[in-house]
Amino acid sequence: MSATLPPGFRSRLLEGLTPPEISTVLAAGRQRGISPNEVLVREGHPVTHLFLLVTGFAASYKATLDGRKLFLRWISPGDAFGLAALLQTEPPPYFTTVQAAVTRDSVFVWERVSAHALLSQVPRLRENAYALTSNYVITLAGALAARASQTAQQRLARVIVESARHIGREGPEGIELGLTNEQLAHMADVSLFTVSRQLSDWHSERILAKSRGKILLRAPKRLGSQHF
Amino acid sequence: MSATLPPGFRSRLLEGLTPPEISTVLAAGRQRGISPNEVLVREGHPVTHLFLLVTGFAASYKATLDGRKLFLRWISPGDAFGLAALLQTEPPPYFTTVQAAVTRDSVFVWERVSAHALLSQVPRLRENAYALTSNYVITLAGALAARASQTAQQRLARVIVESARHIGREGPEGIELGLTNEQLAHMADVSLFTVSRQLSDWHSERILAKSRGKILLRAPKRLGSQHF
DNA sequence: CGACTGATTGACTGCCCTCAAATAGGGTGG
DNA sequence: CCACCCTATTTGAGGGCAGTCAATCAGTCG
Repeated sequence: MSATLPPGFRSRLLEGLTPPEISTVLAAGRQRGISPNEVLVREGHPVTHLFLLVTGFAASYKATLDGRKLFLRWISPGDAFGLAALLQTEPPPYFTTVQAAVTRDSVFVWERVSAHALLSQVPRLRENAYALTSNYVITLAGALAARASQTAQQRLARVIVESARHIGREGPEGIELGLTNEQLAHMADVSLFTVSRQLSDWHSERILAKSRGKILLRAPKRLGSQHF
Repeated sequence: MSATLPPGFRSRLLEGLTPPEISTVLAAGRQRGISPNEVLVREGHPVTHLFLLVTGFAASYKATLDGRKLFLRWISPGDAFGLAALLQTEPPPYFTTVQAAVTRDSVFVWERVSAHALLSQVPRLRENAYALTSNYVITLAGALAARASQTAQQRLARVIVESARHIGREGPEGIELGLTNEQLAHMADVSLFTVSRQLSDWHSERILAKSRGKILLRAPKRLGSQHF
């Protein structure tokens, strides 16, 4: 009765592993559900687990010096986090907080020691983790550059497009997003009022429609062209 | 006639390696000088080499969407860059540009294949590279958070303090920094005029003294307390 | 039909950028 | 030693983006 993953499940962490290797990896961890809004890892706490999101969505945040929370990225099924658990020596603490979205998610979890023990049995795992981390560096550097040159409006556009990719549901009229203005404000690091005003503008340009806590993206293309 | 490193040389990339291991690693690469202002790696170009700065200083930049260059970090002796060369699969291109400072520097260089071949002979190297990359992620995330909450003044203060740590020379009156306003402006991502005005303020508060292309940091402590 | 939370709108403010113009070092050649 | 030039720096005026504050409106749920 080994743990299994959903059919069609793809993860860059497990990429290139043979079926027996995957079994070994899965056997070393356990799968568990997540309650809505559960905080999976908390910034500053010691790294105790490696996670792999199986279903649902989660968001990664970091606290700013002045106490706000800064959205870093969406975590989708197949994404791993807490990769520092794979480090040999005592790793630095988690540097972000990861919180599940409202949906009912599930994750695969490994204890730090178990995870680390896997590396010698499944060498490819280390390679994948390294590649993922490298990629993350690139993403963050890009975000930094973007932030340095983008206006509030452009950041907001980017956040909406990104979110559509990750948590959007295809609908008859366009892509539906279940996000409040406040959430968007946090994600784009923009004030609540700027979000409202900007969405109004886009609304009147027929790029999107909005209702309480929901956004219907009609013309993602036209939004995408805004962040340059 | 094996290559050697300066006495007292410390590098987080080579940390924990036995002397024979270090010899192996050094034998696989070669040391070379750098002409002032030489560009060592260029953003967007394919990753062909792994570098380890031996002496001197270099700076890492990234291009922003609107064509400016965004300072990311100082590279000091012992720091490695181009770590993506250690990845097994075809790595993504360099994501920053690294340019030497005006001083006459030297670096150790490994071809990508040679570097990668070292990993199986010296396993600790992979661990170190992973740790360094993880650390870089943390630094970048911190920079992102800092950027989201800091004023131009605070960013400038931070840049000066950081630079003092890396490229400052101890003098009788304080720490000397060979940086022009323009360089500071780039590094803090602030306008030239803001730099000038802010430095004037700090000058009159006796925190620092400035002359053409040079800054004398009298009270680093008081500057450091600015970035909160 | 309240009550509460989310969204809107307008007025005002402030940080920091842009632009223009003046000033000051510091080196060079005569 | 001095005149000159080139570059670094300074200073002021003006403006714009986006944030804060206050008050109102709208949607949903009990």
